[in-house]
Amino acid sequence: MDEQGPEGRGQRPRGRGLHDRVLESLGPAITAGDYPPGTVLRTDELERRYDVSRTVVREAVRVLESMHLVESRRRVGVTVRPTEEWDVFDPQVIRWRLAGPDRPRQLRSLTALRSAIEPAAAALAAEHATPEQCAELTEHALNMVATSRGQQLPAYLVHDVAFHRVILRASGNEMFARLGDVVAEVLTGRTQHRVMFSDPDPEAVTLHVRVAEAVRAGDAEAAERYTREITVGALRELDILAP
Amino acid sequence: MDEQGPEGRGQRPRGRGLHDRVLESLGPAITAGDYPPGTVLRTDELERRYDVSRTVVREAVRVLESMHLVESRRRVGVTVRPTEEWDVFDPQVIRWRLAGPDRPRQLRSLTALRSAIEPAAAALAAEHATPEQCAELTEHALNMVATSRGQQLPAYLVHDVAFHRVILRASGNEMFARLGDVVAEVLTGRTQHRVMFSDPDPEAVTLHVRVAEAVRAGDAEAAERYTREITVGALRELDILAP
DNA sequence: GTGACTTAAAAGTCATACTTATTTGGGAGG
DNA sequence: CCTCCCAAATAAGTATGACTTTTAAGTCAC
Repeated sequence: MDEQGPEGRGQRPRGRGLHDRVLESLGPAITAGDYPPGTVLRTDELERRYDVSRTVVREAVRVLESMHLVESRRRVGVTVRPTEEWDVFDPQVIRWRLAGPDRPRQLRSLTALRSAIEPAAAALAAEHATPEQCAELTEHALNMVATSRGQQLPAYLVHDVAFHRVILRASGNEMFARLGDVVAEVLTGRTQHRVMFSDPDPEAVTLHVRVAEAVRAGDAEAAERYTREITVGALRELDILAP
Repeated sequence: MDEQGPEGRGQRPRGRGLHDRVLESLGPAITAGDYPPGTVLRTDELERRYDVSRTVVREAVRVLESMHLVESRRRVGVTVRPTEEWDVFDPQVIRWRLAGPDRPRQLRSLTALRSAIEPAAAALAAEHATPEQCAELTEHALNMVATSRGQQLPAYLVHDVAFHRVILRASGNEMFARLGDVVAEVLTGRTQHRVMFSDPDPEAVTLHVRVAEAVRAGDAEAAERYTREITVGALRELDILAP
């Protein structure tokens, strides 16, 4: 096919590294189900397929193995593991699955997770938030109000995401804080399914203001309750909850 | 012994692989804070330190990088990343941190997480649990009752862990299900701090039975409420909640 | 001081040779 | 015919040296 001298590989599109290229191709393929659990991949086959050296393939496989997506055994090959064993909390796995055919299912799981976490995070935030965080919170809430009418969904979304990030961070729990990216993904993913010119639910907007107030007042119970109302709304949208 | 030809490395203790050995040494060291964020490690130094080849070091580093524990940059080296960027949901990272000096803090984070998740999981379980899962649940609950008195804490713990695993699995949410290991770790970790001959709180035992009943009856609201009472107790033990 | 050029350090990649574990199949013995 | 053990084949694991690429940092002219 492509000539380019007696030695050397095909031209490299150089991303951050060849192993990343392989990973960003294999990972999505596996999580998408292109290679069903039980499928065995041989490293030399992968070498040829991606036109890279042993080193590169091995490093990519090693990472996939650390995510429990595959298992590498001697004399057997690299086997795709059953879905239940995957590290579904790994941000990269989440990204891959959200980009694949599993997206709807994944969004449901994440929304359920979010609904469980955020009220608790809000309660903790009411007790631990710094004055700066309280200020950020009210600012984002007000901006949400301001952008909630008149086809300003993109701007609204920015503040919505920022609001929830602050709540999670202000909880003081490192694990809650790390879910900021997940929540952001869920929130943006939600708008992509709706029509862009439908303004957000006014009640939800009000609830955000209430949460900001409760956190500033140090009222954990109220912060938790209002946040729960927000997330219950999110669950309803996906029909996880009965209407 | 080192007779084995003029070349070759020192004797290998052969675990599942050299890269694993390196990983299981570097990972805990980093998460324990032996190499504070900003520290740079050079691969050739690591080669010498562990007496392994570049291949092996590179694979280990690649995995650490996928956990966001380190960042590898050309002309710089392998830099330890700030704590906030670590993948704190990675089971391996959790394991390492639980084994290190951070253990108490980690147990608090995990208990808070658990308290947020389990009530929601129980509510979902009440709606989705299969008859078999309901049976398992009541069986474990009854066994907990049976072993709750007379220094049978190890046996009690087995059923306690199993009970919570079933709840999480029965929720039908894959992400909740994956937290089974974490909950198991928290539960066992808790008993290691107590005296072994103190029997578990009778009220907690009763609550488990109630949860099992509620799930079988399909009463999501009750399952959630009783589970919350259990986890609130766990939070209190760690003084996360005011008494 | 500023900007362009050079240098060197360290990770990244490749090819190859070699080692080790493990499956599989076949043959000896029951 | 079945079992057990051994040998061969196979694919991953490891080591090593040569080379490439990126980039921080130093240097020199302006």
